[in-house]
Order: sequence, then C-alpha cells, then structure tokens
Amino acid sequence: MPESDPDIDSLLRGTAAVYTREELERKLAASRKSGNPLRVKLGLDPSSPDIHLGHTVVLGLMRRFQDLGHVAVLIIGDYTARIGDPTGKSKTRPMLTEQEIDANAQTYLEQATRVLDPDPSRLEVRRNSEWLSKLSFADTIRLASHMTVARMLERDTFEKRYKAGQPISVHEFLYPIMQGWDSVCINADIELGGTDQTFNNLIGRDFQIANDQPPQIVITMPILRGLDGHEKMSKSLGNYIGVTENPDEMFGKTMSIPDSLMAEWFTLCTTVDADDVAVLCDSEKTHPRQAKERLGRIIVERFYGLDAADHAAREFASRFREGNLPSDLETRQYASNSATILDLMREVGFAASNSEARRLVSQGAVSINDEKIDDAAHAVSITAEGIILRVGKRRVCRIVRG
RNA sequence: GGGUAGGUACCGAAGCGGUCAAACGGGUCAGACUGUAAAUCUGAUGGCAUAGCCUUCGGAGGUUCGAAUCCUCCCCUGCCCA
Repeated sequence: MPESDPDIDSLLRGTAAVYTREELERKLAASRKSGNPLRVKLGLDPSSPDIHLGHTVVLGLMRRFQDLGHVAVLIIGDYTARIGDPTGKSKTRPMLTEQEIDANAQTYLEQATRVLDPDPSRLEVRRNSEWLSKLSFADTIRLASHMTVARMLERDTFEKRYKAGQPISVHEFLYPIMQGWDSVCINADIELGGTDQTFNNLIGRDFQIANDQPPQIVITMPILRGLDGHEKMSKSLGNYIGVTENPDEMFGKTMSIPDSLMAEWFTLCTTVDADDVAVLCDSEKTHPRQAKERLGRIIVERFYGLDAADHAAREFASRFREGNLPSDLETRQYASNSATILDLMREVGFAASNSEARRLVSQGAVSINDEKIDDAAHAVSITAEGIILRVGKRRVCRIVRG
C-alpha cells in the first residue's frame, strides 16, 4: 500500500468527485518518486473569453497542482469552439474567425494567469486545432466508432434535451469525442473540470485506454452558482463576477448575492475553513451583512490586494448604507444649459427611451440635486457647477454644461 | 418519404376572427421596508408628439369592415410510422 500523501486533502479541497482517488494517489506517489511532473489538463472554450469567479474554482485547483510542481496544460478549445459545448440550453455557437480566436486566447491567458502560475515550466498552453484539424474523415469515423448512441445519451444534458423533445444535432456528439482526443494528444495524467464536464472528461479515459495510454484521472469541482443564486455562473446569463472587473464592482456584486449562496461561495472561492464558514453563515452567530462583507473583501483582495479590498468595502458602505455620492462620480457634459428631464435621462444613458424615462419619473426614481422629480415635463436648468442626476439607487452622475 | 404537433414580447408559456401591446410565471427595473445591491411586499416592463396614435405574435402573400387567431406557399423544430 502506498502511503497516503499528506497534501492530498488540502489539494482536493472542495472537489465534487475524483475518478479515482486511489489512482490519483498512485500517480502522485509515482511522480514524487520519478521526479516527473504530472500533466494536468484543463480545456477552455474561447468563444466567450472572460474568466469569471466560476472558472477560478477549477483554476484554483489547477494552481494547487502547479504549486506541487506539476504542469498545467491549458487547452484553448479553438477547434471545439466550432461546435459549442452542448450544455443545458445552449445552441450551436457561431464559428469564430482566426483573429477572434487569437484575440480570445490572448485574453484568456492574461486572465487565467491571475490565478495560475505563468512560469513556462509549470504552464503549457495548447490549441486543440493543432491536432484536431489534422484528423481525416476516416480518423474521425474511427474515433466516433468508440462511442455508442446509448452511451452519449447517458450524458444528463443530452438525456434531458432528448426527453424534453429538444433538438440535438449530430455534430454535438462530436464534442466529447474531440475533447477525449485532446487528452490522448497531450498525454494527460489528470483532467480537471466542473461537474458538468464529467461525461466529456471520462471519455478521455476510454480513448486513452483504446490508445494504450494510462487513463487520466478525472477530478471535478462543483459548479459555482451565480449572483442570482440558482443558475450556474456564466457570462451569457449575466450573473457573474469577472476577474477583471474593478474592485468596487466585485465587492458590490458579492454584497448582492442571496444569503443562501454564502456558504457555497466561501467554500469554493476562499480558503476559510469549514468550521468558520459554518459560523459565518449562521445568521444567529454572524450578521449576514458582515459575513458578506468578509466574503467580498476576500474576493477583492485575491485579485487586487488588501488596500483595494478596504477601499471597496468603505465605498460600498458610504454609497449604499449612508447614501453618499460615489467617490469617483462620473461627470457628463450636456450641450445646452437647459433640457427636459426625459432628454437628460436618455442623453446619459439612464433610460433607453422616452417611455422608460417617463416610467421612472412616475415611479419616483428620479431626482436632481436630491430633489425628487415627479413631472415628466420638468425642465432642468444646468447650472455652472453642474447638477447631480440620480435614477434609482445605483445610477448617478454629475452633468455639466459642455 | 407519410402522418402529426408546434414556432407568440428578454426567457418560458396562454390566446385561436374584434373587448390583444397580447393572460400567467421567471427575469429585469422601480418603490416600500430592512440586515446589504439579501429576504419580503407593491408596482412597472414595445415605441411615440402618451385619455390618442404607430410597429410587433417564424417568413411572404391572400380572405375579411377587422387577423396572433382563417387560407396558400415557404423556412425551422419535436414526436410517430417507414
């Protein structure tokens, strides 16, 4: 029996599943003995290149492997992006041009290395067009023959769509096949992914076995739910916190998550240990607002440092608890020295149409210099020092003559 | 190829000749309240010169005083049969 690696529990913090833990322990032990680092694979879809907190859950795990001396192999799925991951309701995505993929890959790398160690000896970046574009149709047929339709339909997202009578295009079946082939081509020892990738990643094992490679270990992380508290965090649902967002946004968005989400975020996005998480998330013991402040600080600190975290927390309290103006109040210019309230709102982008502006006025959402405007025909004169226009709680700016 | 059920606003889903800018739910926005941009409650949610008018119900035509609703052709999707 190989001795259990003392690091393995902290290494696997928060993981949803490991296929299988025994194999992982063996590989880790063998790697220590031989001095050869393991190749840890993670595939990324370059069609939507902004990395958000959800991605950092699995990137964080990858970082832990890097810190143990292993090699992170980041696969930019430029070829797979032609299909689009058939997850959930997703439909076929538009094909990207070379240039778009280049740009996205660049962005990806820049953002991913905010979590990963960029040292070239620890990070290898590949594009899967490198090998997938070389497959002939015959090769593809051979690969596809390893799969059965029944096996494909085991995948929960396919099964759901199939049972719900939603369309599934045949080419979507190729997605897991391509991803599995990636594992063979880069000789993956371990593949990481969200639990929604379980099926795809396990296919890699089958393909490796079929190609006389030792099968990769698959480690999955839970899917982080987004700001709404229900759906998975994703850019297309708009319920995300991007790693490049400014600190104030990051903090504010964290403060807006439902209480029910706190425990999950603490576990997956911080290193706060389980006992402390329990105390923080018990509203008898900790005021939920304070728990969220703590969470927000940790998240901001991770990407921007302690000072930025402090500043964001203070700014938030000042704005939303005390109702002060933001410290970086935006100033807009308006060409004339008088305007109707409706024009002004549209001009600064606080309302998309006159109707919307009218609606906001009648709802009592609009004020100028802290005086509520209740007449849609109200004429505003723009003074030399400028006026403060507020719409709702979150939209505010200064307007000066310009 | 045959049969059959569908394509409705941001999403899901009603409506099946006028009272339809289109029920309901979700989302979003706003207000109240609060413990925060949480929860809860209330309201709003195509556009415009806003008691009125204009443009929307897969696409193009047609019938009718009048169509999301009826007819024709086309495009797309599910299911069953082959």
